[in-house]
Amino acid sequence: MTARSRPYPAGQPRFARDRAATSWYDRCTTMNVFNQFREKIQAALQDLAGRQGWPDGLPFDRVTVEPPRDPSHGDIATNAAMLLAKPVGSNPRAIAGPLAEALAALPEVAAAEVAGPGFINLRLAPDVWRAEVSAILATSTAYGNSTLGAGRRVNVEYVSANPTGPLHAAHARGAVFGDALASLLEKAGHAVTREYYINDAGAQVETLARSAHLRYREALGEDIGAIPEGHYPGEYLKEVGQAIAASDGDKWVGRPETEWLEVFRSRAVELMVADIKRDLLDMGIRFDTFSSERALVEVGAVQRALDTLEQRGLVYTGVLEPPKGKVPEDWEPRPQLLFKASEFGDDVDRPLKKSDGSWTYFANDIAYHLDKFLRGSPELIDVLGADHGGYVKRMKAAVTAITGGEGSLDVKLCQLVHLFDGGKPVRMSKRAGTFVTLRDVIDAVGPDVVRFIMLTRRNDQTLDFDYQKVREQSRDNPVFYVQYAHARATSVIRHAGEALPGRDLSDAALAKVPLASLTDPDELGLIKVLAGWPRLVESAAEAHEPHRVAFYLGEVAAAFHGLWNKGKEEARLRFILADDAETTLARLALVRATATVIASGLAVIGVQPVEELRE
RNA sequence: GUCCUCGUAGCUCAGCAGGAUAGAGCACCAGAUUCCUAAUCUGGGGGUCGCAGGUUCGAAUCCUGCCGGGGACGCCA
Repeated sequence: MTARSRPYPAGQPRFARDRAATSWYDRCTTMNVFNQFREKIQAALQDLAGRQGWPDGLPFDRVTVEPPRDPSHGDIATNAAMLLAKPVGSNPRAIAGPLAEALAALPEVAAAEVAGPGFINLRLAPDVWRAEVSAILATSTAYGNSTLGAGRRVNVEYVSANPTGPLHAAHARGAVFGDALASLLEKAGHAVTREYYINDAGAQVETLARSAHLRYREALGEDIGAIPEGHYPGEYLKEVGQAIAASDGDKWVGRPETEWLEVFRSRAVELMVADIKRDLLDMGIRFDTFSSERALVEVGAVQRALDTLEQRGLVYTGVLEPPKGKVPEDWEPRPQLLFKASEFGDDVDRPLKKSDGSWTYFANDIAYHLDKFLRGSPELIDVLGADHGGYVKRMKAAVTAITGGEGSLDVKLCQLVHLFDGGKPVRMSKRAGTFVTLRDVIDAVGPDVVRFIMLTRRNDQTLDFDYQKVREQSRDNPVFYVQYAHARATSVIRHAGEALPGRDLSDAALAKVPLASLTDPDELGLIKVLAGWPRLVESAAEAHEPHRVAFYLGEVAAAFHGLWNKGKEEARLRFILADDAETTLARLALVRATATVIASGLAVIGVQPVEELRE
C-alpha cells in the first residue's frame, strides 16, 4: 500500500437539466437498478390510474424504491400504495393488490407481494442481477458515475491552513474529507473546483515575518538566544531564515522593521505555502485554485463586496451588546461597522471593521465567498474545523445576502483527531513545538492508510488514530480488510490463469460470459451489494458525506470474504472449479466485478487498490 | 446566558431520500479448523435508539422543549 493515490479523473457526462421543482429522483438520469424499477412502477401506476379512474395530480414523484432492510422481504420495496391511499381515497391494501399484480407480470419480476402496512416487495429475476455484473465489467471503475449533479458547478474549499507553519496531523482530516467529497461530487456529475484559501493578510503572517527575521539573523551567525514571546518558535523557520540569508545577504540586518517586514512576510508565506503544497501532494491532494486573502484585499474586493451590501441596506454603524457569559476583560461599548446578519438567520449582527480601521476576517471572508460565487460556483462548500462552529451562521447569512439568494453555502465541520501510539495518547503542544506534523504521519503509515482511516468516522465525530492499529493486518483494521478483498480478487484471477490456460480473462471477455451458473444466494447477495454502488454514490454525494463510501467498501469486502469462506466449507462454491470452465468463468466475472467496484470506491477516497498484500 | 454539534448493544461506531422485527466490528459464550492466499471460520446471547411532546399511514431519522458530553461567543484566523 505505497503507491501514490490519484484524484478521480474528470469527464463525467454533463447534462444541463432544470432542477427546479423536481424531486431528487427526477434530477437523476442514471439508470441503476432502483431508478429503472421506479420508472416501471410509475408507468404501472399511470396505467392503473387510468383504469380505476383515480383523480389527477397524484404525487407519483414521491414514490420511493429502495432495498428493504430485511433481505428476506425481497430485492426492492416500494411505498407507492401507502403514499397514494389518502389522495386516492382508498386504503393501502386495495391499491397494493392490483399494483402488485401488474408488477408481477413484468418479465424482470419474479414475484411481487403485498406486505406489512402496504409495502409491495419485489423479487427480481436473477438475470436482472446477473446483468449488473456484465454492466460493471463493461463500464469499469466508471461504474457508479451519475448524472445527478447535472454538471452544476460546486466549489469545495478545504484545508486552508494558515501559512505560518507546516500542516499538522489535525489538518489531515479536513484535507482528506474535502478531497474525497470533491471526488464524490465529481463522480455524481458535478463540475467541482477544489480550492485552498491562503490566510496571508492578518496579524499572524506578520508574526511569521518577525519570526523569520529572527531566524535570518541567526542564519547570519547572530546568537538570538531563546525565541521571545509573540514569535513562532518552530524549527521549520530556520530554513526560511537561511533561504533569505542566502539570497539577500545581510541587507536586512539592523534596519527598521518597516523596511523588511513586507519582504519577510511574502518570502516566508511563499515558502510555507510551498511546504504545505508538497505535503498535500504527497497525500495525493492537489487543488485547482489557491486564493490569497491579501490579494483580495489589495484589489479592493472587500470594499466592493461591502459596497454591494451597503446598497442593499445591510450595513450600518452601531453598538453591539457585550457577549453574555464570558465577557472579555477589555470590553467596551464602541460604535462599529456592522452587517445585518440577524436578518438572515444569525443571532446578532456582525462587525466588519476592527478598531484599527482594518477589515475583520469576516469582512474579507464575505468578499472571498462572493469571489468564489462570481467565478461561477453557485454551490459553495467550506470544510472547516469544528472550532469554527460559531462562524457558520454568519457566513451562511453573508452568502445569502451577498449573492442575492442565488448562492448557497454548506459548511462541513470536521471534529478532532486524537493520535495514539499503541494505545498511548500522543501528547501535542503547539507552544512546546511538540505537535505531530502531517509529514510525520504520512511517513509513518503512508498516505493510503491516512486517507482511508480519516473516513472511518462521520466528519462530526471525534476520531482516534492509532499508529499501531492502522498498520495491523487483521479484521479490526478496515483499510486492510478492504485492501485484502481487492488483493484476494486479483489473486483468484492470477490462479485462474493457470487453471484455464489460453483463456481470455480480460474484463472485456468476462463481460460477455454467460452467468446463469451464478445461483448461490451468497453469490447473488454479493451482486446485490455491488449493484448498490450507484445508489450509494448518489445519496452520499447529495448528503455531502464521503464517509459512507468507506463504510460501503467494508460491506463489499465482507460479502466477498464471506463468499470466499463459504468455499472453504463447500468445495463446490470455490471460484475456480477444475472440471467446470463455464461456472468458473461466471464466478471470475463476479470476482472481477467485485474488484472493480472496490477500485471505483477507493478512487473516490483517493486510495490506490493493491494487487497483493505481502510485506 | 445564547448558539452549534453529538447522545444508538458492555466498548467503538454505522443506520441510506422518514419505512416493516434497529445493524456491524470488538468483547463475551459455544463449536469448527492440514484451508483456491497466510493475515481463521460458523453460531449465540445481548437495545426504554438520552427524556418528553409534536408532524406523519409510519420517526433512530423531521420539528419543539428539557437532560448530558464537546465546541463557539466584538477588535484570532
